[in-house]
Amino acid sequence: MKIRTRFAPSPTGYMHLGNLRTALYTYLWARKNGGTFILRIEDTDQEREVAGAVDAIYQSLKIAGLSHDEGPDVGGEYGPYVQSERKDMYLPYAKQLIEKGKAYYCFCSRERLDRCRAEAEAKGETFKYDKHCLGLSKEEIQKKLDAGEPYVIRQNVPTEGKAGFDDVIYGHVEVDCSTLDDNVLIKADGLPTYNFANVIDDHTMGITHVMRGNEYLSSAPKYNLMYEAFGWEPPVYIHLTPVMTRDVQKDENGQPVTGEDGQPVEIVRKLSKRKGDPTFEDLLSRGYLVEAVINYMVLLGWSPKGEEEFFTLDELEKLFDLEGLSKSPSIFDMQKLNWFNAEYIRRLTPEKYREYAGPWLEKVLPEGFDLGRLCELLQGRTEFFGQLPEMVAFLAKMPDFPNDFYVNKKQKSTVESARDALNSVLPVLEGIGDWSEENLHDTVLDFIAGRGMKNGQMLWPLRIAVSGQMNTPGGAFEIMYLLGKDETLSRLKTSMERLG
RNA sequence: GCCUCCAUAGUCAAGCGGUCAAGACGUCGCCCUCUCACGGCGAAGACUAGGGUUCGAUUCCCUAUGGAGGUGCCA
Repeated sequence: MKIRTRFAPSPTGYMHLGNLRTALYTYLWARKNGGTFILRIEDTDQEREVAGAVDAIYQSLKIAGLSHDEGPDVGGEYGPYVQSERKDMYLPYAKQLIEKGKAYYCFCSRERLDRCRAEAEAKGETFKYDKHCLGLSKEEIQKKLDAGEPYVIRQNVPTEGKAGFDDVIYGHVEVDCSTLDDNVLIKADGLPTYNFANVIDDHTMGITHVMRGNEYLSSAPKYNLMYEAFGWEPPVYIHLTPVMTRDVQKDENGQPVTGEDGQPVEIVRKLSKRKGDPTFEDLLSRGYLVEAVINYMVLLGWSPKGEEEFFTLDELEKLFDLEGLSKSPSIFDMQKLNWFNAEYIRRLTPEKYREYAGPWLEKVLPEGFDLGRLCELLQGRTEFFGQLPEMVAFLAKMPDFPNDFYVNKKQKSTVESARDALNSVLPVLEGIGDWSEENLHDTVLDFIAGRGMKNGQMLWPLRIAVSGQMNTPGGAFEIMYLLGKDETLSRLKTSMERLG
């Protein structure tokens, strides 16, 4: 049997990382088996429509390299692939269910439902629809229908017995039907709910493996009841854990909640754009590499067989398996992503690095810098490109700095020794004609050797004096070279004046 | 509250009845070094608790605890 998987996001306008990971796993499983990867847009909630959101999904999938074989934009034999365009397909199926006694019309008003919900809550019970409309006679129903009364169609879940399903990761999951509510299948606006649409669409699109977030774990038994009612074979279910983050708990006003000990209450919650967590797009715009993000995300919730942890998409398409999928939620770790990204950046060719870094550097540096050399210095120190402007800001403008920067015990540098060192080296630098890095290096080292100094005693203060920073991407020679002779000497003199 | 699922270091995780309980990120120390970073070497750090089952439990079962998800005419 040919495997068909689907990624079915609702169009929110961005791709959050949990979704990206779901898409990735779904894609990989299809590719691994030579199957078909389908994109379906779940847009049945008209109140939540976001303009341009569907295009954003195409974009993100494309950038991520997860190409779909069927979908709204590429077509396919099982279309349409947008749920709102399949609007008319659902009602007939719902009517089939009604004929089988597995669903029924419901004319209850929202007010009545709200009231029931409130009552249940007051009694500390879980709200369940009371099947009020199940008792309506055929004639009553027809009368209301003819009169144009608004209605929904509800699933008729048995009041006793068990319902369950099998999941590749979780095994057999079973619940008492008595705990299940009669969900709405068709809404008053005629559109299906997710609860119904996923069943109809997955079946009619021939989906063999359903991979989705595990927020559906508790409703899956109800879906299986429908598959049974239709006499359809349910798909293989693979419920994926959510991607979490650690945060402090906030109240309605966004203020941190403190516990009895006065400390902020730590919670683990799902990654959420609204709460400030990065989306896939955010990461890219901060200068993360697609490959690195993919590599990190695939390992968050899945582990390969061997020890290797660097993978290209191509490799993953062969390697990915279901056994490695994890059962418990995993926390998104920015530090490890940073490490992956830095690692991928280091492996870039110098040309590629320059291509990525260029725009970030040009934003803050005036013309005339040797960007090629600068990039060489930066490549091994870049975690993500967005940090570059800050890293090189000192090259564009000399920062203010306190004189105690000169003090370094290990280099045997003090304010006094720094003053001496700088005074002595200034004429040497002034006399240099060939301001190349190599010549700077040789000349100054010769001079240091001649004076019998320790390298650090000269080089430490020199680097501070021209950079104004304790830490710099590169040493004194590299920085002086990059700044050029005029700027170096001018910075040096200013720093010396401040040293007195 | 009720229902479902989950539980190995700060994080990702291997393990699937007998292991000195992998590996990676992070942390710390040392080396390299004019700083940072890279690189090299090394260290600390975990089976939530209590009961069973078993010759033997991290591994199987139960209970508790903790966490997550569900409890929408959202998906």
